[in-house]
Amino acid sequence: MKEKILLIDGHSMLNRGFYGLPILTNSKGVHTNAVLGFLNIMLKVISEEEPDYITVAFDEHAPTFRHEMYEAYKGTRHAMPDELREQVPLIKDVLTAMDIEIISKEGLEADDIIGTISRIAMKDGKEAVILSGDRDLLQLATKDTVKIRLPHTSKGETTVDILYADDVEAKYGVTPEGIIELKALMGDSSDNIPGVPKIGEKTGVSLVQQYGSIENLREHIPEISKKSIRETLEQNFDLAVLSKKLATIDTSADIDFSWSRAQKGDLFNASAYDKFNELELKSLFKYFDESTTAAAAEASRHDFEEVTDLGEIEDIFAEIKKNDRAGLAFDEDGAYLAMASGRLCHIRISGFVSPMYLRAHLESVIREGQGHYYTYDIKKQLNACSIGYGERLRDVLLMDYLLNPLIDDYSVPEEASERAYEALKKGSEAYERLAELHMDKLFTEVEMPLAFVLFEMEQEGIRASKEALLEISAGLDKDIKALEQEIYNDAGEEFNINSPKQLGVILFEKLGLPGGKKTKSGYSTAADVLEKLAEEQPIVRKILEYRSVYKLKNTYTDSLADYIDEGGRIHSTFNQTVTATGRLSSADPNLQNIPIRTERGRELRRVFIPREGYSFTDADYSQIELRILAALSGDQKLIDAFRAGQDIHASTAAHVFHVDYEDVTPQMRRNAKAVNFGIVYGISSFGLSENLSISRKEAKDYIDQYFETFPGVKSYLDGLVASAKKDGAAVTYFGRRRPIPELKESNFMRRQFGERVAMNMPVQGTAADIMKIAMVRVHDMLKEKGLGSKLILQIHDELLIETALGEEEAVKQILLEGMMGAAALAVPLEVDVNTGKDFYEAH
DNA sequence: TCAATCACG
DNA sequence: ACGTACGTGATTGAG
Repeated sequence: MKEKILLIDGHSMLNRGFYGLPILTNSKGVHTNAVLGFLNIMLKVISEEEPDYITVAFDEHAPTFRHEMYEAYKGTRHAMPDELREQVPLIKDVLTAMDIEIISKEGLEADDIIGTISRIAMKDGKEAVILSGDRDLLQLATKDTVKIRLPHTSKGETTVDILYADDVEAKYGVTPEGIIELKALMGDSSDNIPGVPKIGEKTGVSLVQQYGSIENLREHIPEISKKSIRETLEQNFDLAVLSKKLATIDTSADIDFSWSRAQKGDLFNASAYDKFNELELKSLFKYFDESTTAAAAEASRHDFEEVTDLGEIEDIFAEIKKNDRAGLAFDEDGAYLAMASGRLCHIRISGFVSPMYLRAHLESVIREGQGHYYTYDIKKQLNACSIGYGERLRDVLLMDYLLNPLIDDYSVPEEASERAYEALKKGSEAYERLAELHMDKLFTEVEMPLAFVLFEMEQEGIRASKEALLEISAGLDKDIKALEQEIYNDAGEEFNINSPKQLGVILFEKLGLPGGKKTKSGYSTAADVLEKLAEEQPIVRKILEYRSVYKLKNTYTDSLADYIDEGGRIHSTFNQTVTATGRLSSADPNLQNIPIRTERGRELRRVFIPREGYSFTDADYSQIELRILAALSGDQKLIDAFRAGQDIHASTAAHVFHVDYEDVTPQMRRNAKAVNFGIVYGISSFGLSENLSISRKEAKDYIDQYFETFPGVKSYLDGLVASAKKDGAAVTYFGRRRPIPELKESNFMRRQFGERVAMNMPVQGTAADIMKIAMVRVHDMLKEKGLGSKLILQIHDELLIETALGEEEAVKQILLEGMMGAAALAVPLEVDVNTGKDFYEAH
């Protein structure tokens, strides 16, 4: 069998990876989507082709001869997005680590390098496989020694087509040589080849089929029957000649190629592993065999000295307090200390070194130590050893989150020893960066103490009645079964109502309802679509009812019952590093989305009850986001409306629709409310029109009216977009940042999204900041006053406290003071407080 | 694992 | 011409 070389068009594949995958950054904020896309396709082709040699060709950054000709002609130059540009050196590093030959040469394009090597391969009796996303390369295909592999995505799946000369002809209607002629005529915008105006693929192919080369075509122009084609060829033939020069790949370029350097080596070696690890390309680890990964893990493990002597332990704690920084970690077995001095110690829990002993010493370190003590995900470690908050403590996970809240997985080391080591290693640099971005205060005064508050809330949990839940569940189950039968009856057959696909077929095909078509994979059966059909069709109303009851049972009653522990309580997790805006999130179970909007759902709140001897006190901010909008924009009319204590939606309606406040109708108020939401979400006339089921024009009129009424809001929002574009990030009043890479993208829709985010994040994020500040204040006040009442839930603008009987008034005052006093803005923060014997009553 | 749906702010 | 409201998490069906 002949030997085989794989030739890869570097920039083309990087480009493909970049636009094929969503923007992806690792925990350091480095973009890696193009690198990952490149590697995925390359590895797929390598496993299919099993080449003996591999070479990747890159264009040089300096303008090449062929492009110069065209750019001189057109006076333009294609800009590469920064997110892609920064990945060019990365992929080169990765390829080098994988021992893959890279060739580039000034004045040459990757095409020319590939073309030349493919011909060297033919001469030396070897096969060549060319991998590129660029159809230009098709001209290099031969009958059986040079084939082109062209990646191709359809229906979300990437396949890599195989094209020999015959396949090119079958697929494109012209031979590989004809591809050059075709490009000369039709051009290629992605490759900056102009072509002849008015000649597209169809005309081009038929001309090439009929006349072969453009030189031959030139002789026969007068024979062409179609007048417009004849004329454009006559007038623009110089373009065809230029285009042909641009499209022709040089197959005898002067390059430095050697078979021995191109030889494929061990792609998945230790240095490749290190490189993947550095870039956090974890999905590629599967290619490495265990010995490589084990060796890498071993190399990064550090020797922590086991300390057992009590006197020595005391010395170590004295020493760490004098260190200017150290990493701390602890688990059920004990504590790991990584000191800046280089000393690594493990103190195991045993005998006199009890959990209590350890806790006291660790607390003393983070409160009285002279340095700064870095941890990695402190909240999780508190489960093993519940130390209290200390001011000298800095958590690296929380810092990483503030530095880039968009990351999905912050790759916290698994092992405690590694956590201590990594925390020390990364901690001070992360803090410096935080200070540069003016988030040190937000971090130290809000996020750090909040982690301890959240831990306590999680520990505390909320009491729920299993009996009540099961009783509700049984009732719901009865309804589900009944609705199910009625629906089958109406439909004339049994089907899975929960399958949008099957439901779509029943409603829009079998019953022939007017289907608004939506979604990628067929009809939309979303509630807003069905709602419009429900008037006429009883089955639709029943389906909506079925869905809501089904959801209530499966998502709420049944699953919540499973979360109740032996103590009768549910312990949710409050995530502090998940949202892009700075909000918390709640999971396992999510207690931030317990039903309230429908009465039947709301009833479910009765199962959440305080423990014996306690009641619930609930407090929520009134219109906090709109107040923030008023305060930050400085719009006088909006500020005045709040200061006057008016119903803000009604007041907005009065201004926008030019009626007296007293004359605002419910319909007007509803519309104004939707406009207010729209403003906070980053207004678009389309979004508003969808929401209100009105025309785009009407929606636009509302928005125009709004901005005319509140010009301060308009200029504030414009300013937010402008500054986000300048800084690449949106920022809250308290300095929290959200990078918005979408603002720099070329895709219009994504950029538009970026602008909406730029308008929304500072408002939603400032509200989140204020609530976090309030939580720390409320928590501390409860503690200071020595009360037995405990904060147990946060639902974005709402706090729930389990209040000891007799402490109701004190708790109410603490909530009011803690929440209203969390920030002093140009608009007062208003808080509503309620008490009740269950969650339903309290809110 | 992803898309669709729907619960909340 | 593009094809949209901001932020979450859980469940389900289907590949």
